Amino acid sequence: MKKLSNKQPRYLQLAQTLINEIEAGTYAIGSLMPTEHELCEQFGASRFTVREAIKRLVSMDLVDRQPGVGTRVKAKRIESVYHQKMQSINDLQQYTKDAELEIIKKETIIVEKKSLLSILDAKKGETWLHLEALRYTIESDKPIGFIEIYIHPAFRSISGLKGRLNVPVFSIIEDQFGEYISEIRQELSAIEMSKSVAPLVMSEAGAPALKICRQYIDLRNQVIEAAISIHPSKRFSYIERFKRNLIAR
Amino acid sequence: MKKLSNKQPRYLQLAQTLINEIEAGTYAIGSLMPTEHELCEQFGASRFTVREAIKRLVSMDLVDRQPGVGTRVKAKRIESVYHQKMQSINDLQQYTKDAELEIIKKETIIVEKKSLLSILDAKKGETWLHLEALRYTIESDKPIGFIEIYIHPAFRSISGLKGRLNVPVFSIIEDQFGEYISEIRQELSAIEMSKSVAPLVMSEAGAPALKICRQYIDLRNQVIEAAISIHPSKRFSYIERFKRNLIAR
DNA sequence: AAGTGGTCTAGACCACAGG
DNA sequence: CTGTGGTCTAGACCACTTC
Repeated sequence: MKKLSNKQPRYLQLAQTLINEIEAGTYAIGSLMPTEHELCEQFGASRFTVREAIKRLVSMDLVDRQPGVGTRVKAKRIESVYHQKMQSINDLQQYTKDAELEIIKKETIIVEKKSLLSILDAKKGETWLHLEALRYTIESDKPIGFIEIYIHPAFRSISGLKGRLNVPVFSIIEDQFGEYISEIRQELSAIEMSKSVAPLVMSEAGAPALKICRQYIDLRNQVIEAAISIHPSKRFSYIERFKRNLIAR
Repeated sequence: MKKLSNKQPRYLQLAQTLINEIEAGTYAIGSLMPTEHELCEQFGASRFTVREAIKRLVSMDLVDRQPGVGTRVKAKRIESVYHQKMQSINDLQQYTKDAELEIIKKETIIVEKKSLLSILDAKKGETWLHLEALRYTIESDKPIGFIEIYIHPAFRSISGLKGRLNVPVFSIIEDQFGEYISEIRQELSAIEMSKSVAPLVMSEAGAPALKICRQYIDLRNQVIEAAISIHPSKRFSYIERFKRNLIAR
């Protein structure tokens, strides 16, 4: 019973069989697959083997499982799942180890502007902490970016935000308040350097710049920090890698 | 023996214990952790439970496992692992379903320019297929981007690249040649719209634009396709979400 | 009450790394 | 050769959903 086939473990063969069946439409989308017990019987395998196989389907987003209910087919085809992994949070702000954030302004503001309200997911009149900062690296004398940071009212008493920092602001929030960031959203776009920002980063108004707008979101799905950074075109680029999720392992 | 604590399953408690110990330096980086058998004894748990716990450490990149050797500590602190998942490949080129690629030029070229050689990871003199295309969406009458695509000599006989496409070029390569993309690298930066590209996308030279340079890499680590796209500033932005890898489940 | 998936036990055999 | 992690079995109890 062990070596029906070459080298692949039993649960991978079984996973592939189930994938094929789902693709072939044996189990309709939205319907329940056979239960673990049934699969054990059908394939003459133990529950361990069957569960290892189904785990693969789950990680490929082909099925959903629910205790007391069963295994429901979500999708028919294997959607290619690439993923990007960051070795550390600093990868996000790629100017890594040798980069520093210099705070140049710190104040509380009452948010009113519509565009800001939507970024912060806030209601008119909330009082957020607002920082302005410049990002420096060791190599370059000019700053590589100008950054505006907004911090949720609940954390506006945060301390330690002054002078030069070499840790991300949101990790300071995590440390001081025991908050936990569960998600980051970001949007990258090209803009013209504005008149007000240009002199701060020693660039010229109208020159192209990369704008990155980030939202830091906690477990309760609240924006607890947002950052808008503006990078002169030749001083900064954003690099990332995606690896495809292979079925084996 | 079952309910020593509240609700968390035993393997998660055990995982947390091991994480704490690694952080505290109980097991030095590079050294071997106790074997599964030892951990079973230490914690009075079965191998299943111990293995489930260690799986968590592996997925957090804290340890490496090697059959016949053991479990080796890789890192001391929990490097925050965020990851971005794409439901489909089309997420990468976010102009999803309703976007089309119009091929406007197709030719073979001999690569010579240094900048191109490094993007393609090619040697001087190789003959690649070169495409020029425009990206359209339904909503906008103007194109949202101009794209140059380079395809590795091995696949330059590819067919079907003409007119308007609504599938990514690299998936056509995968289909026709049985190749498999395992990794995608991309770099985003802001540039000035050049004189040659501006009229193609109905924009103006000197205006800010988002440049995305992508490399599609196969299992043997070869670049099999590269694409450079240029998007006028207000017509396109690049959005992504990262979720933190939580320990529980 | 019956059945589901989630957790857990106590065994087993295997391929492989190391002395 | 011994010991490791990888795979696999045949059981078990639980919380939960569904009827």
